[in-house]
Amino acid sequence: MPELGEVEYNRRIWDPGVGGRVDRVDLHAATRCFRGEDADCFLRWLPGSVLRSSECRGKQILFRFSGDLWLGVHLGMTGALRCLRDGEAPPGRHEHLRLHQKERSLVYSDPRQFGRLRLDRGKNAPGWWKSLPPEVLSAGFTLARVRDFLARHARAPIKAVLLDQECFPGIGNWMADEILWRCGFHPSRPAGKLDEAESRALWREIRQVSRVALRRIGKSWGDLPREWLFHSRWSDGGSCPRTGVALVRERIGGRTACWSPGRQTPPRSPASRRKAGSS
DNA sequence: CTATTTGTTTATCC
DNA sequence: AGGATAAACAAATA
Repeated sequence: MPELGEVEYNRRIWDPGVGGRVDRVDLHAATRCFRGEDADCFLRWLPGSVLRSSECRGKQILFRFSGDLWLGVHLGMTGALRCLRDGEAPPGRHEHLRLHQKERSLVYSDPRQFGRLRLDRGKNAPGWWKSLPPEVLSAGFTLARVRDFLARHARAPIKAVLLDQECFPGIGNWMADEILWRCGFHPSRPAGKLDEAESRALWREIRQVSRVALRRIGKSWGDLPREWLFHSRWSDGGSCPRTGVALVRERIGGRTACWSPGRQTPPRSPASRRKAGSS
């Protein structure tokens, strides 16, 4: 279930292993999570190295190990990190990587295997990491950047554009719905149709939702503010937290979008534009 | 057996 | 050429 906040939550799960040496490595080299990688490198390089630190960027996690090793983790749809004490835990059903330390094991598991593990060796962080776009809460995430991106994808539904990690790293399906709901924008509105004020509102809400998600996500998604759309969007019969109107779900841009009719009015009704004020 | 899933990459069609 | 869209990936769950 990994979007911005939960990726960060998963990253911290391995914190008890920082400073610890890797004694042994178990992995299932054939799984899809190692696609494009030489899994043998994990077995040859990691034993003997010490976990030094870790960092998140959007949905990417990078673990730094001694010996100039960099372990990249993307959780995909169902990836999860675990820290097992005592080494007594049995191998999980969908466990793909286990780093044994003296007092614990650091585990990556992923039933659907959409996630990805990669290992690089070098003095500096790997190229794929350094070329990631600016995070939405960084100074580099400017309104101009958002406006340009919307213009470049002017005909695509705003919901689909918001899911593009090239501009909005960390934003996933529920965050995109949350952001659009707060803005009052229908998910199928063409991205190029947002005016200046609306673009700014989008930029602001992207940052606000991201900020709160990062701060509030503790043990589970349940820690998000009670008034957020999140808590109503998956259950059938959910209603808008602000208007009480029944929520609608529809496939937009290949993903299920959830919105509040009335509050988020659909595009393509030119007649309604004469009275349209911004939210 | 069918349809669903908090993600990304690839192929295909404009 | 570049953007938009659908399918594919793998497995659980309803």
